[in-house]
Amino acid sequence: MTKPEQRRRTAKQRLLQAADDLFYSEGIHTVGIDRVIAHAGVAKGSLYYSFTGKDELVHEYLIHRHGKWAERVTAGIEAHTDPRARILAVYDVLGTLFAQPDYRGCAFMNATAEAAPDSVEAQAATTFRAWVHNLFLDLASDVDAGDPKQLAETLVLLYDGAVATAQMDRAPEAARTARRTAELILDNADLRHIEAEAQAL
Amino acid sequence: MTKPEQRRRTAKQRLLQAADDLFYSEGIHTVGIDRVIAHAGVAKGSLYYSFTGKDELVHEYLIHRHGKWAERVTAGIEAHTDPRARILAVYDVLGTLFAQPDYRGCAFMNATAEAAPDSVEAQAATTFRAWVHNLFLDLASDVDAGDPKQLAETLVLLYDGAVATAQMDRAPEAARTARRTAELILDNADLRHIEAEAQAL
DNA sequence: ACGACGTTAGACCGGCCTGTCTAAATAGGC
DNA sequence: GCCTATTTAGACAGGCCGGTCTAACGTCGT
Repeated sequence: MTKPEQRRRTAKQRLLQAADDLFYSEGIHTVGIDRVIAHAGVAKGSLYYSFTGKDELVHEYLIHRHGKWAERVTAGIEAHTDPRARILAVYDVLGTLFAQPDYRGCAFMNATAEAAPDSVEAQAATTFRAWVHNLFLDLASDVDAGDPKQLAETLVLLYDGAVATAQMDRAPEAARTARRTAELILDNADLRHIEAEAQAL
Repeated sequence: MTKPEQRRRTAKQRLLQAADDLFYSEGIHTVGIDRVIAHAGVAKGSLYYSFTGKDELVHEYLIHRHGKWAERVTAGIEAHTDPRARILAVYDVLGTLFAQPDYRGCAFMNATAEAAPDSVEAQAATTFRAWVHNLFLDLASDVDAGDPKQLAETLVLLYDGAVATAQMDRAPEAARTARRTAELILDNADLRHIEAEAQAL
C-alpha cells in the first residue's frame, strides 16, 4: 500500500486538481480528457486507473467543490456567535469568493446548465442545493423571526442572486448588495415579530 | 423573391424554432446540428444556406430569446401605470415564466456557463444584461426612492435570484419570494426617503 | 417557359472525443 | 530483492461533430 503522503502528489490528486481548474473555468463538456491529463501532467492510463471514466472524475470534481465551499462558509459562520451576524457572514464569504480573479459563477449552476436531468452533474447539484437550504434553514431558525422557513427561502434567493449577478456582470459588489438586503429583511422580520408579540399581550 | 408568408414555414424559421427548443432544453454544446436539422425536418444544406454556420444559428437563437422575453416583460410592465406596480409586475411575469413546464433557467446564464469569454454566446449575454440593467434602472428612476442606481442593483439581484433559485430547485414560487422582498425594499426606500425629506425641512 | 431561389438527400472529410489496450518503467513495503 | 501497486507513452478503435459538396427537384415571378 502506498501512503497518502508522497514527495510528489499522486496521479489521482493531480487529476482532480486539473479537473477542478479546467472544468470550472471552461465548462465540463468543453474540456476533453486529453486536456485534463495534459494539465495534470499525467498519462491517460492513470485516469482510467484512478477513475472509471470521465463521469466519475466529474462527480468527484463536484463533490470536492462542495466540500471546499462548505468548509469555507462554515468557517465564516463560526467566527460569529450572534445568530444575525452568522447569517450575514455567509454573504461576506460570498464577497471573498467573488473577489477571486478566476470567479466564474457557481460550479453547480454551471454544471446544471450543460447537463442532462439524470446526469452525475444533476445528482451532485441536488445534493449541493439540499446543503444550501439546510444551511440557511438552520441559520434562520436561530434568529428571532416569524417564519424560519420563509426567511430561509428569501436568504437562499439572495444568495443565488448574488452568485448569478456576480457572474453575469462580473460584479463582486453583488455580495454587499445581498448582505444589505438581508439586513433589511432581518430588521423587518424582527420588527414584525415584536409587533406580533406586543399584540399578543 | 419568395413572399414571407407561405403555407409551410420556411426552412430558416423551422431551424430557428428547432434551435430554440433544443438549445434551450439541452444546452448548446450538447446539441449537434444533426439533431437540429432532424428536429426541424430540414436538410443539412438548408442550414448552411440560411446561416453561415452553427455559431450564427446560436447567435440568432439567443437574439430571438432576448426579443421574445423583452416583449413579454414590457407587456407586463405596461399593464400598470403606478411606478411601484410596474416594478413588481416584472416579478409577476417571472412567475408566469417559471410556471412553464419546460422552464430550465435563463438561456443567457446557461449559455454563459458553457461558453468561452469571447464567444457569440458571451456577446449576446452582454447585450441581454445591459437590457436588464437598463430596464430596472428606468423603473427605479420613476419611483420615489433615494438612489435609483442602488435600488436598481438590488432589483436586478432579486431578479437573478428568482431565476437561479427557480431553476436549481425547480421552485416556481421563487417569483413570489422575490416580489415580496422587492415590496419590502420599496416600502423601506420610501420610508427612508420621506424621513430624509422631513429632516431637510 | 425560362431562370433564380429555395430546398432536398446523402456522401464525404478532417478533427476531436471517450475509452481500450499493450508493454514497459518506477516506485514502496516487507 | 521480490512483489504488488502505480504510472508511463502511445497506438488504436468507434463515434459524433461541424462543415463542404454535388446533383437534382420544386416553385414562383415574369
